[in-house]
Amino acid sequence: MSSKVLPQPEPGEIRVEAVLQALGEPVRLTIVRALADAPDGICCGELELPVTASTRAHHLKILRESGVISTHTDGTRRISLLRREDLEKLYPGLLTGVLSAKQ
Amino acid sequence: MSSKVLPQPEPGEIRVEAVLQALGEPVRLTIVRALADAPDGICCGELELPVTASTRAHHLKILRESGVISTHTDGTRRISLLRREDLEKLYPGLLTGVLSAKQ
DNA sequence: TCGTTAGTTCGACGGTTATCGTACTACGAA
DNA sequence: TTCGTAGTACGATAACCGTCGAACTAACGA
Repeated sequence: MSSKVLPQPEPGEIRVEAVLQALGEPVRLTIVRALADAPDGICCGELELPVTASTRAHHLKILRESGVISTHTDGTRRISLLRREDLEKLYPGLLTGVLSAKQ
Repeated sequence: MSSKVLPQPEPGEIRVEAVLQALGEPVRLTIVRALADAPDGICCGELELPVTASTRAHHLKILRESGVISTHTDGTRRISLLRREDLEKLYPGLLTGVLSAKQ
């Protein structure tokens, strides 16, 4: 069995501009909202998104490299998680505020 | 004397994607941070920003039209204010979280 | 009225980014 | 080992965005 965590920034490396920019894109915000409802993470391939698989991979990379999500492998699949604690510690209230927006 | 409020979205018209996108740009975040320290608003022409006046006007327009700031005239000057209450009501914690980021 | 000051608007330019299709890699199952 | 599935990487394209200078507007003061 091989489960690897894909490269992601340490909390100290996370920049608020990058987080806001990552969250400010509609497709990515949709992904984040879905992850917020999945405490154990989800396989993002299962999400229904109005884009192709390659575009979805692109958005997931942006989210991961900005520090918003964490992704680890599970066989051929990738499980993604919201980095709630890290973000809450860095920017208390930010994520809650974003998620409280009526869609 | 003529003091007009420049056109801005009603609270119900504010979209969280637009707010996040507005906040995710370094120059605009600098402006927002400055406004956060000025409860009575400031004349943004006085801010030291690494851009020309026309670019500054562009960023202020983005911030205003996304619902982040409110601007009213005062003679030839424009006074801008953070829309703290509106944003706090719509997205509780968001602004606080953003502003708590160490620069 | 004339100039000065604060700010906006417009058009252009260049860099960034969202999107796609295709090719590729990695893992698991038959 | 071979095939199918999940996902990534790459290159191209089109749209978007930040930036600037120049021209314009509006208000105040001399």
